[in-house]
Parts: sequence; structure tokens; C-alpha cells
Amino acid sequence: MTTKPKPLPAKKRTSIGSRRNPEAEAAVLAAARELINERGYAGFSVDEVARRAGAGKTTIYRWYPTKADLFIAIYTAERTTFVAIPDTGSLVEDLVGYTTSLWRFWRSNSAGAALRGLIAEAQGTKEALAALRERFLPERTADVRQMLSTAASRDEIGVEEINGKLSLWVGYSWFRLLTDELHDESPLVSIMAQIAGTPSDRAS
Amino acid sequence: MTTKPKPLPAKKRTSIGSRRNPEAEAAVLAAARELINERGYAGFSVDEVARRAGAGKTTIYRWYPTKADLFIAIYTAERTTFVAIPDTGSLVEDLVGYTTSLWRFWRSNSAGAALRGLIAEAQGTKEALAALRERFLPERTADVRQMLSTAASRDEIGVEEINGKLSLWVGYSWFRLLTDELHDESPLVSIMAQIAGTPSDRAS
Amino acid sequence: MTTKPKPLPAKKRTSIGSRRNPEAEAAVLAAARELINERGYAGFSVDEVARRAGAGKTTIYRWYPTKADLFIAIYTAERTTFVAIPDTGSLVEDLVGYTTSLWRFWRSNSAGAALRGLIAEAQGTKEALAALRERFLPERTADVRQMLSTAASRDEIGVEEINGKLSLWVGYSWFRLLTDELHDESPLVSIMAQIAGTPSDRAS
Amino acid sequence: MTTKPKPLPAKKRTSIGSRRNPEAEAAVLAAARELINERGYAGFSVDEVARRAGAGKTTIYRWYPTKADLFIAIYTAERTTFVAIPDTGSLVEDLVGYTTSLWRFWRSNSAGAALRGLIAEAQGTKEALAALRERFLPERTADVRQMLSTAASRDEIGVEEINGKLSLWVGYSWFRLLTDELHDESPLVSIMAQIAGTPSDRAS
DNA sequence: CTGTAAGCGAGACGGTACGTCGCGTCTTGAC
DNA sequence: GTCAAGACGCGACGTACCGTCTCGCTTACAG
Repeated sequence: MTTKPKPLPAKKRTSIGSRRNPEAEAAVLAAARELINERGYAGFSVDEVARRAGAGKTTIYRWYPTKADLFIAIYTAERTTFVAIPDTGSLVEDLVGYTTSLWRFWRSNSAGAALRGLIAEAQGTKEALAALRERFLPERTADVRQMLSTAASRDEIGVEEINGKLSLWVGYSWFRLLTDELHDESPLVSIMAQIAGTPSDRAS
Repeated sequence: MTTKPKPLPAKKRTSIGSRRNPEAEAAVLAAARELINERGYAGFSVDEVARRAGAGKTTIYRWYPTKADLFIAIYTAERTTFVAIPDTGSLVEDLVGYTTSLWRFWRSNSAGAALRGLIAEAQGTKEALAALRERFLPERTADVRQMLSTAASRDEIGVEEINGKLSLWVGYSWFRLLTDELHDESPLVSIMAQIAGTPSDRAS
Repeated sequence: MTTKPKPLPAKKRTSIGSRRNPEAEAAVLAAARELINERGYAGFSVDEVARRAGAGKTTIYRWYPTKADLFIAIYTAERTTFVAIPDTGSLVEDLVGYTTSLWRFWRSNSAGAALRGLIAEAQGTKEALAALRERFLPERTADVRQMLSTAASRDEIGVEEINGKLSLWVGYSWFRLLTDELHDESPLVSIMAQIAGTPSDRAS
Repeated sequence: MTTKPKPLPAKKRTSIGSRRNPEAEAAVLAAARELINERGYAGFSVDEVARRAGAGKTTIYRWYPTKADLFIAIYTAERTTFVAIPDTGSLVEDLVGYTTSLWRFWRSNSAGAALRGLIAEAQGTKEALAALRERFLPERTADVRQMLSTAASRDEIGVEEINGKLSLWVGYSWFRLLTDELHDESPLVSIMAQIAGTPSDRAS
């Protein structure tokens, strides 16, 4: 009942020799994207991806040994839709702009669902946790880190504050993602101001 | 292989009439606690809980229809170990104190693992998401909300800042929990200062 | 879905002291009858009987320790509807008449279903097999045995043929019951003639 | 307690591509045979078959969607041990010979137990009943039908008597099987004579 | 030009877990 | 002691995924 059999595309894909078939790769990613979007983390299975992609499970496991790998690949593949790092001269404005478009990215694609899946997966297996911390996070927070560095270089914040502010920003964004509350952007301005702002012991 | 047979306690538990048997309840919770601690979210199964508790699966499902319910029960059962809301007169100090002991609570019990499980589960099923948002979060963030209210009442922060600061605090704590980075408490003081502090547009 | 909750009869039955409550007994049998009729051998459960009868399971197990007992009780309770032993002076006619009304009895009540259940149960447990052979069969074939004895006393058949002919008759009737072919009575006359008839080594 | 752990054969069976593995098939049938023999209809579970065969339940359900299918497969697999259709020129002698060896077949193998299981199963589910009537019976009574046809062709019996005599024969054999009375073969001769014999209205 | 190595769809395999149902036993509290 | 009620331990049900495997095929490239 849950398994829509999906009228397989008549086109028969096959090997193109001793190297990756990009058509197969694309079909797998497309199916994975569609599936995570449609059914979420539960209900996402390699079997079903294979079924929808008309691919062998071996093919999938060859490239993506774990679900974490697959989720990262989905996220990265969507990356094309996502855009530029603002540079308005104001950290708050930069953060608001960036976060707004990031959340839109998370909402409008399967990217958000993929990240939710990646985080969920990381709660269970150490490989996924490692992938999240070592492969996903550094790369995917580089933009914000860049914005914070720029702000530091114009003395808007202290250099020693960068890591903390970054964590706060990631934590907040994840919290909204994980509780499925990305739709309400109204608090964004004040929250980003808070993140960009002064620690209480420096205020006075 | 995965099923450590566990020499069953010779004592045979049974029904005590048409109402809950608290012994069974305790055995189930203890087994669940032990299991989530030992094996994490993956590797946590109702089957194995039942096996270790010497309980029927029906008994478990009767009280905890979903894993989310079970995780919340574990968290709540541990709650005895966790303590008081500091009231030092300084929001930062309060937050640091509270967060320190919360993280210790998360680390030293199965509570942290249970919360990680709950969050992971919420990424897949809407029931778990609802449980997290509507049953877990309001109750479990009441303490910090209280601390923020107190701070507002002595004009340390604005009342309108409470919700935002609360989200920042939750987000940050979850982020550290979910990436398994609770051990490093060194940034706590500066982060809590940041949360307690002034938004950038109010600083001047 | 399969378990129609059945709006319990508002009337609340209870104990009438240290002896059987005939109302409860009747309710249990009625529910059992209804259930075996409706759902057959699979789908017949003590739990469901208790539910429909508004009875405690203990009550049922007190009187009917096994399903076999329950099936026999159903069969016996229906017995009121069933009638007389024909005595036409011709064995064939007697057998046809009797078998016709027996089959009608089996078809129109839950008796047929109960017997099918009893036989099925006897394939699995030795208690049920014993009940079938020692309690059910002798009693329930007494009528036909009587008819055969009468025929022997008027020299229509030999006394030594009684047991064999009885087995043939039971076997044939069971076969039709067990393959759910009771509706077709057309071969009855010729079959009963065959049973009543002469062994091939005596014919000539 | 019920689960005799059975020191698994060190040899690890696995897939041999996308088609049936005959080793697995053999292991499943052997385990099923052993189990029905040992424990009878009650106590026969797909779980236990899988356990003993060292097979996944999926593997079993793939080939034998219902227990009826499995019972038929057991019966058929044993068929190798069972033999020839007698042709002595006398229907009675043929029937006695055939029935004797059939009963021996039923007694000495798991075939008898399997048939008892099949019949029991047919009392509960319509699929099993259909399998019994449409797949099992026609095929498995072909031998006797053949013998009756031969007898008819030499005018020993009438052609119109074939079906009735066949039913009588099946009914009687089943009756003895279902009441676990196959050990006593003494009435066989006179019963088969009765079946082969003349209906009472043709006897003069 | 031919062999070989890898990719590919397919799907069977041994497992584990799911959530539900039925078993027969038990305890309670009312009668 | 009988009754309704229903919790209890147990174990089977049939399904879904897991990650591994083997097959039969295709194609590219190395010798």
C-alpha cells in the first residue's frame, strides 16, 4: 500500500563499461531525493530507492556505503540551487540574508529532509556521526565562518568570538529544522542580532 | 550474536490483576535505560528491551505505544538525579550553573542518549515530532524559561527577548548533544554570556 | 479492523454466589456459536469469545479448559434443533433420511463449523484427539450404529459389517464436511446404497 | 525452552544470484518435515522452521506463501518414497494393496502429519481449502481413480460408480488418518471389499 | 582483435525488528 | 467460590529493511 510500484521507465539502463554510469548515478540521487522528501527519515530505505531508480542495490552501496553518505550526496547535489554569501557590511544583515536563503533552500528542496536524516542517522552510528562532524559540518558552515571572519576583520566582533557565534548560529538553525519550524522567519532578525551582539559581560 | 541471553532472574513476574504491575514497569524502564546507554539509538529495539526486562512486548506497547513515549519515560524517570534551578542574581551565572548540571545529567545517565533518540525519532514520524514539541519541550525548558523571566523581572533582559534567548539556549545545547560534544564545557561561560547579552542593535 | 468491538449489552452480569451463573454460560456459548460461524476455525479465539460474551476469560477456561471442550459444547447445545432417527424398514432409506437431516443440521447451524474446528484441533493436540475419539465420536454416532444394528437384526446386513459400515459412513460425511461440500446432496442416495450394500466378495 | 538451538552447520548458505537456491529449499523442506513430524500441527510454526533451517522467514514465505503450500510441498517431496499402482486384475486386491502402502507412507514419513496439517489448515482459511480441493485432491487421488477406471473398463464396476467409490475411499482413509488410527490395518480387506462391492439396490 | 575487468539490473539470501494477536495464568474487587 | 476485567510472559504472525552474494549482461580498454 505504501509502496507505489512506480511504472518503471521503459528505457533500460545498463553498464557503460568499467566506470560509473552517470545516468545511473543521477537516477539514484533523484529517487533518493524524491523519497526522503515524500516519506521522511522513517520510510527512507535503500530498497525503495533502488526500486524507484530501477537500480540494483549493489550499485547504490558501491557509491554510498551508508545512509549518511547518501544524505550528504543529496544535500550536495541540491547545492546548485543555493546561492551567494551576502556582504552588506553589517554582520546582522549578512546573517539574516544568508539564513533566510538557507532556510528557503532547506524548505524548498529535499535538502532539509536530507539534513534531518543525516542528523538522525548520526544519533545511532558512529560512522554517521563522524561524517556529520568531519565531512559535513566544516564544509557547510564555511560560509558563515567567512562572514564572521569578515566582521571580525572590520572589528565588528572579536576574533575569539567566532567559534562561539558559529555554534550558536548552527544550533539555532538546527533547532528550527529539527522541530520542523522553518516556516516562521519572523524571529530571524532579532535572533541574528542577538548572535551578532555583545556578550553580557562586555555590555555595560 | 547481538542477543546477550542474560540469565533471567529466577523470580517470575506476573499479572497483579487488571492494573499496571509497577515491578514490570520498573523492569522495562531499567532495561530500556540500560539498552539506550549501551547501544544508542540504532540498536535500540523494543524486542531487546522486552528480552532484557523479561517482559512481553505487549506490556511495553501497552504503556509506550511509540519509541518516543519510551524515550520520554526514560528521560523523566532519570529526572530524580537532576536538580535545582540556580538563582544567583546573575543570568549568566544562572545559565552556566544550570547548563553545567544539565550536561552532566545528560552525560552521566541514559537521559542524554534518550533525548538523542527522541530527537532522531522525531525526524521520521509526526507522532514523535508532536511528542517532542508538545510534551517534551515545554515541560523540559520551563526551568530556563523561569530563569529568563526572573532576569527580565529585574530588568537584566527585556521580556520580549525571552523566547529568542530560550531558543538560542536550547539550540546550542542540542547542537552539542547531537554532535556528541558535551564533554568540553570550556566555552560554556562565554556562550552563556553571549545568550544573556545584548543584541547588536541595542548595543551602542 | 477485524475486531468489531460489539457494543456491549448494557445489562451488567455478575456472580450469583458460589455456583455457576447460567446467564454467563449461555452468553459464552452464544458468543462462541456466533464467532465460529462468522469467522471459522482460524479467527476463533477465546479472547474474542470473552469480549463478545462480556465474560471474563477465567470464566470460560473454568468450564471449557480447551477449545475442543468448547466446540463440543457448541455442538451439543445446538442439538435441540436436530431430530429423530428414521425407521423405514430399509437401511438405505434410513441412512439417506438421517444423513440428509444431519447435513442440514451441520449447514444451518454453527454445529458444522464447530465440528470442523474440533477435528482441526484434534490434529494438533492429543487432548483434543482424545476428546474427539472418546467423548464425541461414540456419542454422536450412536444413532447410526443403532440404525445399522436394527438392519442387522432383520438380516439386511451382517452383524460383523456394522463397524465397517459405520466407519465408511462417518468417513464419507466428514470428507464432505471438511471439504465444504455439504451443499450437494445429489450423490447421497447412491452413496448410502453403496454403504448399505454388499461387499464384492459376497456378491455374485 | 521450545527453541532447541541446534548447532548451526558451520557452512554459511547464501544467495546464488537472483534465482532460487536449491540448498536453501532443501534445508527448509527438511526442517519443515522434521518439525511437523516432531510436534504436529500445533507446534508447527514458520518461525521454528526458519530457525532449524538456518533460513530467513522471507525465504520461506517467498516460496510458500501459506502453511498449506508448505504442507503440500512436504507431502510432495516425500513422494519419492511412495510407489506403484497395483494391477492385479481384482479391484479389491488393488485397493487393499494401494491403501496398505499409502498408509505405510503416511505413517513412516512426515507425509501423514503434513496431510493432517493441510486438512486442519483448510478448516480455517479459504486459501487452504482451495489448495486442498483444487491442487491436492485431484492430483493425489489420480491413482485410485485410475484403478477404478481400469476396473470399470473390465466391467467390474459401473463407470457411474467411480466418483462415489472414490469419495468413499478418500473419506475412509482420511477418517482413519484424522483419528490417528492408521496402525490397525485389519479391517482394510473387508472395507475395501465393501467399497468395491455392489450397492444394495443392485444386489439381488 | 581479443580478453579481462569493472559497472550494471535483478533479486535471492540470512537476519533482526516491527507491531499485533492469541494463549493460558494471574489477581483484584464486587457479589 | 463465581464473576467481569484486564494485565502478564510468551511466542507466532507476516512484512519491511538491512547489507551481502551471485548471476548474466554490457562496455571500455590493455595487450
